[in-house]
Amino acid sequence: MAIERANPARGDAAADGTAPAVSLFDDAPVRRVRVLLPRPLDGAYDYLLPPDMALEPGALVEVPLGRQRLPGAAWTVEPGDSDVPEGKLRPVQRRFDTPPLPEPLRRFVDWVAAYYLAAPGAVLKMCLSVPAALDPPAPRIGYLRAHTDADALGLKLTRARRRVLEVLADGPARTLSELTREAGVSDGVVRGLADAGLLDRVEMGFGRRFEAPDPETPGPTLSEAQRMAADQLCAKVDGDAFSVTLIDGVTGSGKTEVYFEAVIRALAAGRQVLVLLPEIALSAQWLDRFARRFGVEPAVWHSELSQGERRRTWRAIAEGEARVVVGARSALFLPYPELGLIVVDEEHEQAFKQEEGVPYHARDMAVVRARLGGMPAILVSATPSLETMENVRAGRYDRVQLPERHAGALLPEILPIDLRHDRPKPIPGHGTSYLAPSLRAALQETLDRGEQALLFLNRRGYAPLTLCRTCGFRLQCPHCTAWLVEHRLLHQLQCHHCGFAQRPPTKCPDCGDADSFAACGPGVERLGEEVATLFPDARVALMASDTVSGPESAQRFVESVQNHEVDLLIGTQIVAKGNHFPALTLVGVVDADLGLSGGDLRAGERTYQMLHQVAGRAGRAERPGRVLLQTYEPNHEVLRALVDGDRDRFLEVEAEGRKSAGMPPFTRLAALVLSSEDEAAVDQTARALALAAPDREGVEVLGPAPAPLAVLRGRHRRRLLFKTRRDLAPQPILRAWLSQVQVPSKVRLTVDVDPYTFL
DNA sequence: CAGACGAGGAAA
DNA sequence: TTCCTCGTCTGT
Repeated sequence: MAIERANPARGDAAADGTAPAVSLFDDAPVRRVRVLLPRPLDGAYDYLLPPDMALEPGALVEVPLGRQRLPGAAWTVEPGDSDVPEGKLRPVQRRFDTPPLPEPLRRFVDWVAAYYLAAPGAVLKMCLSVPAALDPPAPRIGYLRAHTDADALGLKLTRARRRVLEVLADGPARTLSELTREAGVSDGVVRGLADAGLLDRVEMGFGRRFEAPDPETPGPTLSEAQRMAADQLCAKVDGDAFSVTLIDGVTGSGKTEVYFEAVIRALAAGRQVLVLLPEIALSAQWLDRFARRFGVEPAVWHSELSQGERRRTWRAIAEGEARVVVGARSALFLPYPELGLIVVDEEHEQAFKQEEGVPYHARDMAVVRARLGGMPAILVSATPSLETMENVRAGRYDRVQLPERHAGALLPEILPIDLRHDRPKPIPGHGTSYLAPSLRAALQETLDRGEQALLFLNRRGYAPLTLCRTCGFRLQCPHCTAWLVEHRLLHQLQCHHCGFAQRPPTKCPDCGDADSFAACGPGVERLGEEVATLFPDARVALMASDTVSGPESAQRFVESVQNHEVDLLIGTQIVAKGNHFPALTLVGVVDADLGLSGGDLRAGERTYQMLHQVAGRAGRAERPGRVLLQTYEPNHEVLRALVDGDRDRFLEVEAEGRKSAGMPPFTRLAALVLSSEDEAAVDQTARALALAAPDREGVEVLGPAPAPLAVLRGRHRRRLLFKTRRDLAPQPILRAWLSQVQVPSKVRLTVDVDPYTFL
């Protein structure tokens, strides 16, 4: 068959690029199609379009690559000039029946790739994350009672078989899993019955549909401020053009209700809506709220979906059946055919920054996606990022403000505890304490009144550092530049960067002394120990990412606090996210300075946002809350701003600092990280890069320097920081620079445009 | 000298 | 990314 000849990899005559003797299509000109593949290749690849196949841009097809078959998207149907010799081309295998990728999504893929210096195929991979969804789902098989009975077939029925028949005696067909669950039998029993002819197999359609919310659903009564904000957003939706609006309102001011109105408006106009949330905020509480407002559940998209759920959801979105999608950052790359509104809730959250693969910022890319699709974007936060505030100030984004806490709830009172004067005193028979006397007293009062308290410490485990008292040796990760963190409950030492874990040694690996280890500093577990000594009667719960696994257990945790089965909650930042604890009236922040030190550009901003959010846990019902911040630096801008409740002054000071330091959002950054197991090779490549660094007005290159985590997972890391003026596009400069340096294959170079983490 | 293993490169 | 080839190493 002629098509075989098209495969040069098999070593036929066309392989060397000399003209093939015959054209594959004798009397038709060869039709080429460019197909973008979900692989980090340089660009789209050319394929032959079979004469009987028609493709429009974005059509999803299956093509051969090497010996694999891959899905891909037709990127340009009529390529101008391509220098790939005709003999090299292989034909498109088939076209999927899925709708083509919408044009704005295709432009988005190219845009994201260009902005982050990534291969377009690597970005396409995020769109085609569920290849299985391209084929229609297999119809589900259901089981029905057949019109024969056991006697007629001369069969004897076991108890299990009889139970199955009883379950099916009335009502609809059941799937295998429903039937085995209801009858309490194994699947073998059901299959046996069907094979014996007592059950009929029938096709059951495609499972649960995604119901469209009814735009007429009556909403809650909004306050005047909420009404005005909602009207402004609805006007943007009606305008059907690109815009960005920040909803700026304190915790509890009803921001969600306000953007729900815009969601309704977009739905009524026949558009799809995407709501992006930081993964951790995709909680049962948010979904409940949505369900209460709209009467149906939204389509959800996050990393914990099962393969089947992803497949169903991807397809429902592509076919326009799912009207509202709420998802984590990756939901931005789904193929919405009729997208008309994007909401980014908690826009300041760092969780929107993707660090692996193509490192992108979902909030920024949401704005780009909205622009390419000509639709409004809504950013939502109580503590907007400096970037967003700068865009508001410059007039690029609009802002609506919701100053009041809804329904008269009071803002908590925030007070510093100056640890230099109000020192924690060792507890007799226990040892070191991390709670100042005034915080202890406040806890005691709160517990005495039968109310709940939260102790916040953003440090997992028992102690962040373990050292030998005899020789001073510190236990370090063998693969990273990081201390091992003791997790006493798990009887482990863990590296929080690579996941390395070991049993705590009994002797010092350096000096050999036995039982010489001392735990330094507090983690939540250690705090739990102290609290158990101080308040033996209190019911204490520890909430950290290693004591809660997955959304259900988080939900159980939240419920046990809400049902007042817990008096004192100790938690890391996992407690801060969107949970509502009505009886919680005291929040103690054990180390408000944590995170302020270190050279991170956004340390102050992040600490402010996190502490603000933790503070928002207190006194959300009718009881006023109190927040106590333990600190050695009560005069630090961040803490003063929290105590005074003066967010805007904080933002001003922070912006001023960034401006004078020449840092974003007033300049643009890109971080280049080189890593390799071979330290000499990284150093050499890093030097070569530095030597070729662009030398021009408005551009600055810092480094190379060992990255703050100089060794991670056994790889040595060097970092260069690239900085340009705001009005220069960094990408062409970066591309020109990088093209001059040969990076050996054992050295990996990652480019992070607009980096957030400086590790 | 077969099989294992890692580096480097091509895939249309 | 994946998978193939090729060179080098290892053990028989």
